[in-house]
Amino acid sequence: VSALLTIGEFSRVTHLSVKALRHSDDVGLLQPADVDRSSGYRRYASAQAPIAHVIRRFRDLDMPLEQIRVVLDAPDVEARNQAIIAHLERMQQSLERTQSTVASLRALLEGTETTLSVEHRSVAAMPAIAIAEQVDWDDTEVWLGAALAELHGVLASHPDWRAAADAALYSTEFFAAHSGPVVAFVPITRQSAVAGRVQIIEVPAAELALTMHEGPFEDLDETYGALGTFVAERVLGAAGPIREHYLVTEADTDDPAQWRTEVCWPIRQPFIDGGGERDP
Amino acid sequence: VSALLTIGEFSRVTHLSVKALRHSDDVGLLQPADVDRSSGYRRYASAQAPIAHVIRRFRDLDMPLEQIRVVLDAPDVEARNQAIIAHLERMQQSLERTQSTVASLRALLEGTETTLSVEHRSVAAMPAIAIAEQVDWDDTEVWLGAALAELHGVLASHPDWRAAADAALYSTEFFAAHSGPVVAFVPITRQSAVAGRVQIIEVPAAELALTMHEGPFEDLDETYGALGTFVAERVLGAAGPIREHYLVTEADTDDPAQWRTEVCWPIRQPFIDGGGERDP
DNA sequence: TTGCTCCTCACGTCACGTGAGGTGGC
DNA sequence: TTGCTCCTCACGTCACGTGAGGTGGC
Repeated sequence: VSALLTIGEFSRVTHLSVKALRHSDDVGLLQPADVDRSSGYRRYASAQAPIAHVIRRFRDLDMPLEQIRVVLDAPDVEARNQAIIAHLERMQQSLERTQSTVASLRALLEGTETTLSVEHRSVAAMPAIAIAEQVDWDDTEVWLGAALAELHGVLASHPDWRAAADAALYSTEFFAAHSGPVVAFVPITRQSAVAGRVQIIEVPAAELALTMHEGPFEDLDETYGALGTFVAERVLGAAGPIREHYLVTEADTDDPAQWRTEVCWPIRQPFIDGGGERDP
Repeated sequence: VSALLTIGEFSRVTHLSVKALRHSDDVGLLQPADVDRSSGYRRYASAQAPIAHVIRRFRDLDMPLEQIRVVLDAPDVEARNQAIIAHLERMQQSLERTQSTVASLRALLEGTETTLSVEHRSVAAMPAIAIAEQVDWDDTEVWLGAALAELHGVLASHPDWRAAADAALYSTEFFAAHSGPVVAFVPITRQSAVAGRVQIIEVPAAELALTMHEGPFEDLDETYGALGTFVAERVLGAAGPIREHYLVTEADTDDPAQWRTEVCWPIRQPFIDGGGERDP
């Protein structure tokens, strides 16, 4: 015999606020067992309390209501557990990011001064196999990993067709709007059969100011800051995408401190190679 | 020689989006070195990049812009480090809550059936020293700890004046709106001198349905669910605040599984003591 | 019968994202 | 000169919280 409770009683039984309960009703996540036709009064069955307790815990974990609905509507225990595990994994990743951000922040505030060495490089146009897409900022690392893996698949049977390291072009729009065109590419020595997302492009010639980034991608902003400042102070800036060359990556070592990425800024004209001071 | 950059260039140098930079300008967190009178064009100094990098890391840690401003405006390194450490501690606590929420969620989904044993208790009015205030839901644990500590201070020199365990009254409004009157109190055997927030009250008489909650406060909703359902199914509900008696607390043991809290639901009339089935 | 509970709008929060519509600079 | 960049509104997002103004139930 499941009793009917007013919204106020149900809030005491579930520890959800009346406003939160009404909102869950509005979006269809947790609807009262009965609603009075004339007064609009909501009546909850006491048997609904366990569902509300589960909702409360997921909300404490910042799971969006929409996704809680997916979990609760899961057709079987397997699907439900899948959805829960997926959320817990995302939380775990966000936790790891948090920890490395804290480390990165500490380093930044301690302010070790580093010498920046910038090289000029004049690159000719080159053929490449490539995947070009609109990419959102927060998806970039995952997208790039998948795109490069797909390109590696094309070269799997002809490793000698590779002409240079993995690389990518990032449009100015991508930085300005945190969403925009990105091109992942691998330079090649000869034509190869391609299909699906993969296409053959010619990466345009460019004059580039280039420096080496040492460490995780998360800290790339500091290298961009140093290189961009170097270019701006010499009034060398030119239009065009920024290039990154992935020389040492996760595929080579698990220690992000060992990773090496060349960052290439488009410039108008050559300059005498040299060093500058990096800001603290 | 600090160069001036357009907002687009500055977004590449800082890895902050143009929209985010304009927002930081609007709220006064990071204002461009110069703004063109006629066109409104923002110009950032390259020397502002390191500040933007710090802002980006704090935002990655979900620090509110207002608090980032406090950190950046800190008059000295001491004050700045204080603010940073305070934020990291809050993050640490939120992390611990997350982990216990995950454990609690697992237990809930595994659904161990428990027998609920409910006792009837008729309590007479009793004098108590008390602190009564409007309390927000998320502040409750901290507020209660501080309030009870203050009450303990009053009894410090006369421990024999205590008549029963620490307790609190929670108004229905507190549950409905997640903010409302809460009374922390300690029953006493004789009058004592009080000052400040502490007052002497008479806790009213009541008929109560009572059960023991075993474990951390976070899981109180399940005990509330079982007890509230028990009361509702027997149509015993009465108006009035809910009482909690803190029998075994953090002061006694560090293991939250050992904590014991009596939860007391106001009812209209006595009933025969007995047990009910707790929902899975 | 009184006052407490419940109802539905309408608007605010926070840190931006998403257009619309228009101008400026190389 | 063209098109890319920049500008300012105005509105949307998400999960509610905060009133306002009014009705229902014990």
